Amino acid sequence: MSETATPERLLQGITLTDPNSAKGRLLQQARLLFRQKGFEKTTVRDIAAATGIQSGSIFHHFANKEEILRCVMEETICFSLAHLQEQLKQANTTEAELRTLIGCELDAIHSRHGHDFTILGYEWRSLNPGNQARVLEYRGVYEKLWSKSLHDAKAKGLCQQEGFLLRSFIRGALIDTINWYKAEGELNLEALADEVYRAFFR
Amino acid sequence: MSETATPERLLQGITLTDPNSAKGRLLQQARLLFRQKGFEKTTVRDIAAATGIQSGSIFHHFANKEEILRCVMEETICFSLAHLQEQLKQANTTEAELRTLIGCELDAIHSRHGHDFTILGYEWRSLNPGNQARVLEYRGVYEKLWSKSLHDAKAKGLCQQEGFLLRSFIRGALIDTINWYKAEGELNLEALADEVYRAFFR
DNA sequence: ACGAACCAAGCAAGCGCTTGGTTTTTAGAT
DNA sequence: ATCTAAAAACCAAGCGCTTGCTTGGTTCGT
Repeated sequence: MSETATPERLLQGITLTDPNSAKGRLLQQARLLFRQKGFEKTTVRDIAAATGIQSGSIFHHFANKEEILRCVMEETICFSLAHLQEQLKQANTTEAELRTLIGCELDAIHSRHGHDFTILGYEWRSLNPGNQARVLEYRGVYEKLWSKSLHDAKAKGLCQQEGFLLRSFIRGALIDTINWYKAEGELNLEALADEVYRAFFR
Repeated sequence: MSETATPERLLQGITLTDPNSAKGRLLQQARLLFRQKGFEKTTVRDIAAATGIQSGSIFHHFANKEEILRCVMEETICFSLAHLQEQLKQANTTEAELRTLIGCELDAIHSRHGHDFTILGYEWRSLNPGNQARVLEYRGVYEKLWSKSLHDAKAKGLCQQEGFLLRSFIRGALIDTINWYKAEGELNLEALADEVYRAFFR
């Protein structure tokens, strides 16, 4: 992961860490634990036990605990970005693009495809500045897709505000759904995406 | 605090822990540290050093570290709630009420009056269920003020969605400002509140 | 046979919290 | 006002435990 996935390469469709490899399994378990308990409260012993190896063996694959978090974050963005780009191909109006952007972000936040955007927000503080910068690189590519569509939306009169501000509001509204939205209720994720669209556009 | 501030008493104007007392100073320093580094990464030794006492002496005032967090959270809600109720007295239209709700919440999030709403979101996981329930009681009073105004707003046609959903979106948009809004920029907090209002109403 | 993957054991540091004793503050009786 | 004794506040030291991570040696795949 750390060596293979740059923003540029990602755009060419390079895949993530093999989930059958030891490293891939570690990352998967780490991701689940980070979401459940948070990075700080998850110990390397927790991750090792969930994967079925000794805690010390982790450091054959990762230099330190923080690197695990960074890899989880990078995989999360890369996966979500690739998925979003795929979905956007089928959207041929600005309205459809916006709806796709919202829907995909909700999918990512609620880990519909395994990965979980929430970690990106919650555990940011646990990354040192160098690692923050690395992850930000990936986020930049992702955010460009939003700003393009939001620019079009304003030109079309679908919203009043400029892109950055509106994007910030929408991101907050979406991320925070993790704190209240329950999949068991009458509102499914698609309907929620519709409601978000309705709150911010037209 | 733990004994004196119930939601009911709060509504009668009971004040917070004396900031000149040892307990009050501890809570103040704890609050600052929790915001800077997060609850998990803040040690009781950090709090003690910032207050100017020995780490062991903390436990004369609090049963354990988690109780410090609970008190900080309760004080934050109580203070913000009292301030909001004060400001709402001067709002005599639904529009003004909404603008006041938004403005006060932004003040709370960006700790304009010392307290900091963000802790309530970020550190929720560090509270055991019992303490979560206690803090939720306070939050319930606060949220009622929102739901009343949002109900009126829908009746007036200022928004399309029902209260709970819209409140959730707005809360997310507001909370997330902590991750991008910088006071040094050209946009001050009042202007930001105006923009939030514009994004969600009319 | 050679490197990658892993184990068993444990180290050094830091953690929340306890303990036994000392100082400071408070309050009632004179 | 002054004395006195209880209560509150605090300190110095450190216990027991967990943490991230290291080390030296073993197993496994090719």
